[in-house]
Amino acid sequence: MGLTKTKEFTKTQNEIAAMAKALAHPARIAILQFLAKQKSCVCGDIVEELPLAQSTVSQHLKELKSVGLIKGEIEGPAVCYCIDLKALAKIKSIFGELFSEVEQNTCC
Amino acid sequence: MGLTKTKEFTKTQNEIAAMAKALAHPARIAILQFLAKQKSCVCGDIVEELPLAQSTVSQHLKELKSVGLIKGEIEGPAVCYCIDLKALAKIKSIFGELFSEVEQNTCC
DNA sequence: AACCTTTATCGTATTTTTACGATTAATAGA
DNA sequence: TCTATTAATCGTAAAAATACGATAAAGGTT
Repeated sequence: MGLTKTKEFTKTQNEIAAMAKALAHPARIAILQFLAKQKSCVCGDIVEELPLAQSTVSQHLKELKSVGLIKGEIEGPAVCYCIDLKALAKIKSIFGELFSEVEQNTCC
Repeated sequence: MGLTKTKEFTKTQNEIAAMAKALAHPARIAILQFLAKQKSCVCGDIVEELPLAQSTVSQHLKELKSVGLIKGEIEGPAVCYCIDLKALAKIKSIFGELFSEVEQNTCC
């Protein structure tokens, strides 16, 4: 993101931005959509689905995990990634709040 | 964003990611919130409100404009920036669709 | 134990983002 | 016209994001 003056903004503003950042790459959108529609959620299957190297997919998974959107469970040698529905609900409400706030547009 | 393999993903995935990227900085969230609650929407007032240099704010405004979230109208020597409610509605529906899609989580 | 499979991490190159000061452009007013 | 105000753009430095190959780690299997 380059240098960002995080401390100069409110907690909420930073939180919304962090959530948005997690969604700010097509590969991560693709991962979420794949996890939603697929019964399998093994990391290897995600790697096969995406046009990216294994290490790159792993990085994207890490970012989604960092905001809590997905969680990984170790299953033998593999890892099963799942969407965290609680985190999803939180994101939904955070964005919903922002959108309805912005909708009360009084200027112009 | 670094190098991104845009062409390898669907149009929708890229579109969602682009919208999210526009929201992926606290300064841009602050701008939207300011425009929502303030009667004034003159660029200079936004610059005063934010802890950033004028040129930096101008860059953030440009990014918000690039996804259509705001539009600028020249008023004499100043520019009045306003939220585009139509674009906002589109973003709302795009994110809403994604969230409800992801909510149908079948795995795990 | 030796080996294979699977995933995370490391190192690194490239590109993009963020930020600022300086300059330019455009409009209003004296 | 000259000047002041306002905002966009340019140039640039620093930091973060993206991507990949190589390596490490962790768990099964033979």
